[in-house]
Amino acid sequence: MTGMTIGQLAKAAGVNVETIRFYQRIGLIRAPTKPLRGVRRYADGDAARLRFIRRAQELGFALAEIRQLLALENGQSCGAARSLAAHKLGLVESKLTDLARMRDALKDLVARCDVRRGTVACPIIATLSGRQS
Amino acid sequence: MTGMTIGQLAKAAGVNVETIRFYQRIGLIRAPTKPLRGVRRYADGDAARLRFIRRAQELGFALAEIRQLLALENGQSCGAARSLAAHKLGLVESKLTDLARMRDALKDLVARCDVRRGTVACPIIATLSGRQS
DNA sequence: CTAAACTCCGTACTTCGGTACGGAGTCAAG
DNA sequence: CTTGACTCCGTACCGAAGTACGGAGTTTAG
Repeated sequence: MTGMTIGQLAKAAGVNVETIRFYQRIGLIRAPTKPLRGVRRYADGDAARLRFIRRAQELGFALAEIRQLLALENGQSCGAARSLAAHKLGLVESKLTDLARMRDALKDLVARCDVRRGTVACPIIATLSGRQS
Repeated sequence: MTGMTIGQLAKAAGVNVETIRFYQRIGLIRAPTKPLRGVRRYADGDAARLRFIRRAQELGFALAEIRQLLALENGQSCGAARSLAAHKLGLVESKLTDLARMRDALKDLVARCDVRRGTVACPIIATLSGRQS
């Protein structure tokens, strides 16, 4: 048989079988048409898509936003694609700024720990408590 | 009266009053002791803490992880602090890598849109579908 | 050919992160 | 000293993102 079964796909992508079925139900990924007698088969691209979804979730994107990001993958009309991409780009850049600040605070804390014994405090709140959203 | 009421704090931090009460219930933020006759009062630091929580959430941290990050704020024994910080630092750095890739893909898409009319596809999945977690 | 493992599908349940509500107490302006 | 807004607290409810389950069909190893 060509392609993976759903169980193999789940293993390849590091997710639960039920999760794949859930994503199919909400239309986040397509379900390959099932032969009248047999089971669905999946391609490597499907595993890549699932891995993308997991990583994007870890970056704080909700499934609804990930759905939009995935829409950029399939060719779109330039106008719509450009404005969506530009918007997401703004989000991503502000997350990058925040994460970089957090990284610096954590790095600094680790460095101070390496020098001094006893106790340390990390002014980590200060890195991310600015008034803008 | 010195300090804000819960409603003022909510406004200052850009969150719902109910959210503050929820965070208090789960011990994510402390509730100032209530005078037997009167209402609780909050300081500016509480608003900063709440803003930190919101931003950290947007970066994909769960409340349980944020609780740990906040623990670094209050001086801790160096050993515990160092190992927690080092661990979070690893997480943060891998998120930074992924986000930077995503930023590049989105930037590229926007640029291609500006040149070419018609339709475009963005190989965004490729940026984040590597096999490691 | 059969038994174990896997797929399919629907429905129900769970966890996380809140929101909503309602009654009683408190505070502040007129 | 009342009236309207706000606080307090408990309990109930909500949407998002899964997870569990169970019965019927399918596949595959022995």
